[in-house]
Amino acid sequence: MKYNPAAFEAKWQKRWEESGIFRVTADTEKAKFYCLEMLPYPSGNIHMGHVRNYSIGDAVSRFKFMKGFNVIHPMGWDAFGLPAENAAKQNKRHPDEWTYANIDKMKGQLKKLGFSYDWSREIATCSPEYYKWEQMIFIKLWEKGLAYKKKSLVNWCPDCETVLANEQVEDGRCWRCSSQVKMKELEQWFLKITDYADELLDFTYRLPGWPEKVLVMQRNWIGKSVGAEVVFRVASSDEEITVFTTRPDTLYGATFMLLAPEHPMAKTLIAGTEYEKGGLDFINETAGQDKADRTDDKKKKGYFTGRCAVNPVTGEDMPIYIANYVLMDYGTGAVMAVPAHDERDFDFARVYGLPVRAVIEPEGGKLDGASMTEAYTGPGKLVNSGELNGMPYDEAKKKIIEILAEKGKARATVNFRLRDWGISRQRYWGAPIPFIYCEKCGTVPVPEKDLPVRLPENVNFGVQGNPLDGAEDFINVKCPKCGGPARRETDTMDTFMESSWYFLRYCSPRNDENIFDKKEADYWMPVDQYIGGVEHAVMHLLYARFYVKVLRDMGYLSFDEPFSNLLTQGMVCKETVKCPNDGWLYPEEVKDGKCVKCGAEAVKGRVEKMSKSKKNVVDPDALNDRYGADTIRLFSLFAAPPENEIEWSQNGVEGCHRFLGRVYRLACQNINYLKTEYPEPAFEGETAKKILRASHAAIKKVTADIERFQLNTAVSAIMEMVNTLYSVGGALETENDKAAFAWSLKALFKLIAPFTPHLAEELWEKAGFAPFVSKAEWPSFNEAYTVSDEINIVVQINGKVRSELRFPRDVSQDEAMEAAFADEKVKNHINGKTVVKKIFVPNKLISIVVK
RNA sequence: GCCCAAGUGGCGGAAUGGUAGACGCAGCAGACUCAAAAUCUGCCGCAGGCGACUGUGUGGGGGUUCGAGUCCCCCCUUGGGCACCA
Repeated sequence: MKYNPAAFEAKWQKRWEESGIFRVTADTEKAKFYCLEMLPYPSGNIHMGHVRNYSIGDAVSRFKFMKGFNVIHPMGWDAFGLPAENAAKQNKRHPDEWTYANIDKMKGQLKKLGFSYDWSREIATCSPEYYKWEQMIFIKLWEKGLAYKKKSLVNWCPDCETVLANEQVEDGRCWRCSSQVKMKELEQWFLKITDYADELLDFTYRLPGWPEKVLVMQRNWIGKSVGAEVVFRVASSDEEITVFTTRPDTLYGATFMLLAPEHPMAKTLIAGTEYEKGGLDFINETAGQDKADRTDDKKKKGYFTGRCAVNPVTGEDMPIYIANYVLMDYGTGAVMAVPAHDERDFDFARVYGLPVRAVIEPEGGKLDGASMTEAYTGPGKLVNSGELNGMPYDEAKKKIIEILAEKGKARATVNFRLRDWGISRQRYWGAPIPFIYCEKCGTVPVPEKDLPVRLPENVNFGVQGNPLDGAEDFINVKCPKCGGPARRETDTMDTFMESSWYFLRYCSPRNDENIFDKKEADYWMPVDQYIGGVEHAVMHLLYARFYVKVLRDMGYLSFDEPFSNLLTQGMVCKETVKCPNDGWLYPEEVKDGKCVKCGAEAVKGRVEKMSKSKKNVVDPDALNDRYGADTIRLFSLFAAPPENEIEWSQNGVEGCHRFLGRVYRLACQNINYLKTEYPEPAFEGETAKKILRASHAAIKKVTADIERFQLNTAVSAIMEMVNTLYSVGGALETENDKAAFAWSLKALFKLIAPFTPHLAEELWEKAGFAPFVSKAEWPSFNEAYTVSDEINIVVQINGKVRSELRFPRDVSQDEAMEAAFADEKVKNHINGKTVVKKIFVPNKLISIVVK
């Protein structure tokens, strides 16, 4: 009777697969539920983060399935990307071969965990049948003007030899390899995500099923600022400079102007003057720096151009400076500086001795530009502002735009921090961008009948940069328009392109007529529950939302947002150990607290996300061999709420294993009760009542807890139920007791099915029930059984618990009060004092206030 | 600097404004055993007391309330995000 999962887990995995119970088809008669976990990159091995992610998804999916939903639960592979190409360069293995071998291996690992995927819907994003549709959509985007090419300064990673999106630059370093990112000018393909900035932002207020922190991150990323563009004339010239400002109300306080070093006017203004040489030096020094260096330097630096702009309301001259902290890619690259009311401008003014004039005064305060020690950025009324004096600042914002707009010198406008999405990658292992360059016809899309543009197989990977650049057979083509000689685009697409729509492809993964079947997508989409790591809060989730909106506007889809509910699961962490000489250590490299290599004292590091480089990983496969799939799954659900970090605990895993052994023994010891036909148990007799109360309460709590993703407390509710069944197990006297026990055991098998499905199936079979428990109906509970006949009422005196009394349920206020005041302990605490107030909470407590 | 979370036993964590610490881990004791492992049962915030019990306790300080881990204000700490964004 020993719990030995190795004896049956594989059996159930095979039976689920052979019976095809998790294969689904659209059925408009049935309510659907789309449960999706973020698709993995086929690195070669699953890690504990995957296990946790998919265990959460599987519990939800199996629960909904038992609840009667038509559940779609697909899995696939985000198969393009850099590691495959690096493997090709290092090990002379083709990326294709490397990738599919990894997929094979990882698929085997996932299957050994018993997840309820519909494998018939599996996709790999690197297959031509998949990326064909991406290419088709890309051409449509180009036709609609949403995909375009431009020469631009791009973030360039010298090690990966590729362009990075802003989102892929972390602290000025490549998100993949951590090399210092440089700026480089290149012709690149972009998607106009900025056209959708407003809508993407608006909908962050219409996604109640998303965690607030993710929505906030997206809002920050989009970064909408409402303000105005104001045109300034350059003194003694016809030139004009337009600035963007969010504070047009402070225009009277604008005492100088700043230009980004890259601003075209910067060079124009100094051309042929004594400021030219110094100015050019300054521009080269600053503009050449990559963003990281420039933003590292907190010191504001500027260079006077020798020229002035004219303040359109005061008519005063404003010296124009080139400033390092002004960025060309935000706003217009030119700033009207209001030192009195902007911290950065204030610092700059103090360094260069420029005038500070306060134009907004807070209520009850007076500001003096000459003596201010910091900028005032709060609300207030206008001063030193001519006709606008005394006006509240928010009103003045509109008024000043109106006044200048009449003269054509200003307009209200909005600016976004969000940039267009650069999708060109100088890489082999990605979806080819389906365009051809012809000298006569220019940029020509590949005709739809010629799609997909397949990656050529025979290329030389032993080169620096993009292997496709050397693939002459691939590059040299005839122009589809004129038939003349032409060259193929060799850039491939950012891999975020594939993950922006894979959830749509799952709806009809083998469709060869179109990107997906609209009917199928209309039935299955949107995703009801999306689960994945919070590290995708901005990039992936924003791109996918954008993509869906674009497809909607092309008529492919009839909804706005892809993911109704989002759960961001926490990381799986473990303690690290470091040696002062040899760096991170594996646990087996430490003996008696010392490093086995050099004998130095090993230092316990912080608890950090499991990673190979920090040598604190735990291999799911090894755990599976030792404890079985159910134990790993249970631990990753029970150790903490899904959003929290899990700190790895070997003892915790063993505790879970022990619990499953307990369930196994409980079932085996009492299996005969299940093989007997009992009538429906009656809620009578002390033992039967105790059993039924425990099981119905557990059903109630587990059901509610899964719905609200409190999987850890759902598991503990099952543990409580098991504890109760153990406590009465030996004392079943009446037939009704036995009936109640049998009923409860059967319910228990169902309750554990979403969490530990193998064990549930095994016990279900042992009891002689028809397969599968996975398909069985989720148990329901009787509310009346979940409450007890007798209750404790707590007596508080002046807010402190002083006594506890036992009553029949629903005891009346009068009766309870009488008993309370007769209670010895209560009497002692009231003793001689006056009762001021009495409060009665039915079935809970009595609160007495005395003086 | 700005924005968002979160601070509860030795640990992971529970608690619709109503008995703080469910469940698990670790620990302690007992049963079974020649013995050990496994298993089962019990105890387990801190301080004082043989004890019934008393005091105290959810980062700190105020407040609302008969009653606050939970609501409000201020502060501290930690984690996450953004950062010369005009």
